[in-house]
Amino acid sequence: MTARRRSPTDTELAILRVLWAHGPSTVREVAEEMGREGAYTTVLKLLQIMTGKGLVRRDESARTHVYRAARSERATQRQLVRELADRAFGGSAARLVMQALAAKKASPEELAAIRELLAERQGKREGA
Amino acid sequence: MTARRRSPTDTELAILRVLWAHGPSTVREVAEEMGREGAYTTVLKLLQIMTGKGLVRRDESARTHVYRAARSERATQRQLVRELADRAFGGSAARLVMQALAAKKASPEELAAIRELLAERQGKREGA
DNA sequence: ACAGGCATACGAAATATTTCGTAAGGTTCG
DNA sequence: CGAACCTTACGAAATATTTCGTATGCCTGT
Repeated sequence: MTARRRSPTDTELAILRVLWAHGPSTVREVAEEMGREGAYTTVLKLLQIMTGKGLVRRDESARTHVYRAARSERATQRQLVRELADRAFGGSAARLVMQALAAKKASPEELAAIRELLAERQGKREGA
Repeated sequence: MTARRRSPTDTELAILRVLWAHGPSTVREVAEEMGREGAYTTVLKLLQIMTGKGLVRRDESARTHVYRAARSERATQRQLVRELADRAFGGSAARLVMQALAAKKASPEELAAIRELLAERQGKREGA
């Protein structure tokens, strides 16, 4: 039995966000970007742990190591959504979507984009 | 300064799901429903902690206490969605929605319901 | 009354996550 | 070279979460 894949924790996700936004980065860059320059070794330790968990990859060819996210932002987002759907919406992404639409305002442009996406999906099914 | 409101943990959410589905319940009922009858005192302890956190309310009028969720399923779902949007989607519920639609299949009926909801929302804004 | 069953309370271990201090060693520059 | 500075590594404390054992007492049936 393989260990169940756990999603990144809050702090890990905060680090991944920096790596996704900035591309491969050193410990110092990540710490600065997070506004935690005083906690340098904390960020270092977290990156080491994340390397062990396979959440990030490390380039050790230079003395100052460079880290990058192991999985894409999109793939991670999908995993998080799936997990939330399972944990709190009986596995139904559709119900999650409806709560999401209720929970936060979206701009008309965003709503239009969503409707378009839906039209495509629904069209595919009906047309098949 | 008030402590930041933390969302329920995994286990707490599992208990809340039982309470939402079954209504006010005793420890034994919750434990049975979760298939953890052998872990009776674990469930009890969790419910006690959750009472302390304000996640559940306890009716102590009978010897066997009865617990119920303090917040509605819907309100909790909204909070979880908002949190996920903030943690992983730059605060954008719309982007979360799009990933959700990509992450799990929805039935044509569900898709139709979502489109209807969207039409309402968009209509409201445009019509105002 | 008393035995057995069942309930709550709660301390403490087990586990997971986050933070920090310190050690060890490389690099740069005067 | 040697001082100042930078890096990684890593142990261990601090915190949070989950699990379990045990103490204590109420209630029921005989």
